[in-house]
Amino acid sequence: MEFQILPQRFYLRQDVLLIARELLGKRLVSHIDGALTAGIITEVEAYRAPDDKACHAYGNRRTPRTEVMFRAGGCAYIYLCYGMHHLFNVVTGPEGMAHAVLIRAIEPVEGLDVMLTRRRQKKLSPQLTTGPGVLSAALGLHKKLSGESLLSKKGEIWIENSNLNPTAKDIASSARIGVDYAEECATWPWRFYLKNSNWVKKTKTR
DNA sequence: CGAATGATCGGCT
DNA sequence: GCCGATCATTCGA
Repeated sequence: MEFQILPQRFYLRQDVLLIARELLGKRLVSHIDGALTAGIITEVEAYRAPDDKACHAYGNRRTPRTEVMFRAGGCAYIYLCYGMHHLFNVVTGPEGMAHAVLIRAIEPVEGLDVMLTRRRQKKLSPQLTTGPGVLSAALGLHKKLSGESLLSKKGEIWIENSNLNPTAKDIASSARIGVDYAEECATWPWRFYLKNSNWVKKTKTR
C-alpha cells in the first residue's frame, strides 16, 4: 500500500502545537543501509523558540547545533543526548522560526526484524520503540543525519500519511518529560500522545 | 515492583 | 568543568 508523503506546506505552518498533534498517527519511515523501517507516531513533544526555555534555541540562540532548527520546516534535527542517545526531531515553521517536534515513541509496522537486530532484542515489545532514544536506535537514525530533508521518498527519512486519523478525543496531553530545569516552561502541556496506544511511555507523575 | 546508578560526550540556557 | 529533551541494569523491599 502506498501512503502519501507529507508535503512541505504541512511543516511550514507556524503553530507547532497543532503540527505536533497532527503528527500523531502518521508513519515515520527510514531507509538506511538498504533497510526500510517504519512506525506509527504515538507520542510527541513540541519545542518552540524563542520563548520556550526547554528549547535548545531558547532566545533564538544560534549555535552550530541549533542552526538547523532555524531552517524552513521539513527537515530533521537530530542531536546527541546524555552522550549516547540520538534524539529525532522534526523542524517546523518558516525559515528563521526555530520550532521542532520531538518524536518520543512509535508503534513499529515495517522492518521489525531489522529493528530487533539494531536494538539487540529477540522479542517484540513496547521497549523496542517506546522512548526517544530507543526509537532512533530502532530506525537507525544518527546525529550525522541532522539537517536531512524529510520531503522525498528517495531520501533516508520521511513521514507519510497512514490509515489512522486520530481526533481530539484520541489524544491526551501532559507536561514534557525531563525538562524540569526549564522553570515555568516545564509545566506547559506540550507533550501529546495517543490515549489508547500501548506504545507510549508510562509516566509516573500525573 | 520502584528507586538508584552508571554509561558517556557534546555543548555550553 | 558541568550536566543534559535517556536507558538498561542493579539493588532493596
